[in-house]
Amino acid sequence: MGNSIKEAEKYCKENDLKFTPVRRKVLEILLQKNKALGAYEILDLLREAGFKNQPPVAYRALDFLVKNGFAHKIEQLNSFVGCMHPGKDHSPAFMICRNCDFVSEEEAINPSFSVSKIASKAGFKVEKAVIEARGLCHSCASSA
Amino acid sequence: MGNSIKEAEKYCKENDLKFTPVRRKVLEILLQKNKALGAYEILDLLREAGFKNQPPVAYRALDFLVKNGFAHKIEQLNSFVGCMHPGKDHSPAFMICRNCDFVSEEEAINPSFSVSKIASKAGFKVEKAVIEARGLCHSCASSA
DNA sequence: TCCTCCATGATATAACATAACATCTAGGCA
DNA sequence: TGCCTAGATGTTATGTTATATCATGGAGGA
Ligand SMILES: [Zn+2]
Ligand SMILES: [Zn+2]
Ligand SMILES: [Zn+2]
Ligand SMILES: [Zn+2]
Repeated sequence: MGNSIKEAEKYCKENDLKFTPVRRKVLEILLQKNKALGAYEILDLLREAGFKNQPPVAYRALDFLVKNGFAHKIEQLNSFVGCMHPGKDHSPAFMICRNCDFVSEEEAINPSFSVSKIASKAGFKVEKAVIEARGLCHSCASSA
Repeated sequence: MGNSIKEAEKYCKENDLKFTPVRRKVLEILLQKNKALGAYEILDLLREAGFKNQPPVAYRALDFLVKNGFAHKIEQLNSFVGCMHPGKDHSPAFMICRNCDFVSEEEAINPSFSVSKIASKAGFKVEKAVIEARGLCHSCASSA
């Protein structure tokens, strides 16, 4: 967790990317909350931390984090999570609990073998795959 | 295509659902355009066809169509497509071309295959899976 | 020094979606 | 027939998510 920040810092240094205060803060927020957050929720937390709070502040930082693999967008929720496997070139699959809103990031083993298999039939060249499952997490399923 | 309308009609009759003019028209629009359309684009087309054009008109019809499996929402695009495999209880996977915006719906063979395999490791009970690939369609990949 | 690149500040607005309440209409049933 | 009910539609307003645009600032190279 504190580790992911370190990883991001290292990666940025090695790749000439600027890990600026606001970008760092947004990543810290995402990792610390450990759940999906909307851009405007993040914005509120930035304000509390003394940063400016116009929408572009959050969206720019999020763009940076997503683009460089430090965070992901959850399309079904229009919200964002910190990456749980930073540094790796990976192909995530998300499990979103409809009861407690917890989001877990799993590795879509074999760069989405499922998806490319379907795609190849259609002659489609996949560049990125969004895989998001909705349902019940282990804990909520047990107590149901 | 005209077939999908017939299928919807039949399904609604059998299940006591009202396939009203506006619902039918929205489905016709989606099937005819054969690409992902935003709710407000649909709204414009409804207006042209003489329907009311406040946002709820489109969203209500889309809710109905999605809920009953006649259409799908493409989360990455905040837009909607007519279903290509109506009537079947199916688990779709979408291929979205970043060049020409064409969206094709494929069958995610073996619903439990890809996603639930990942999910089971995490103790997650999948109820619905969103699978959307971005990349290049056959035609755009060829001419690149 | 001064130039360039990119990040940030700031304002405005676009795009997507729903809440809430009124009205209408078809179908069940006294 | 006349009432009642449920669901569909009409209508107004507003909430939520995201981007365009132009101005300003600051680090680093020529
Ligand atoms: Zn990740
Ligand atoms: Zn849960
Ligand atoms: Zn379908
Ligand atoms: Zn294409």
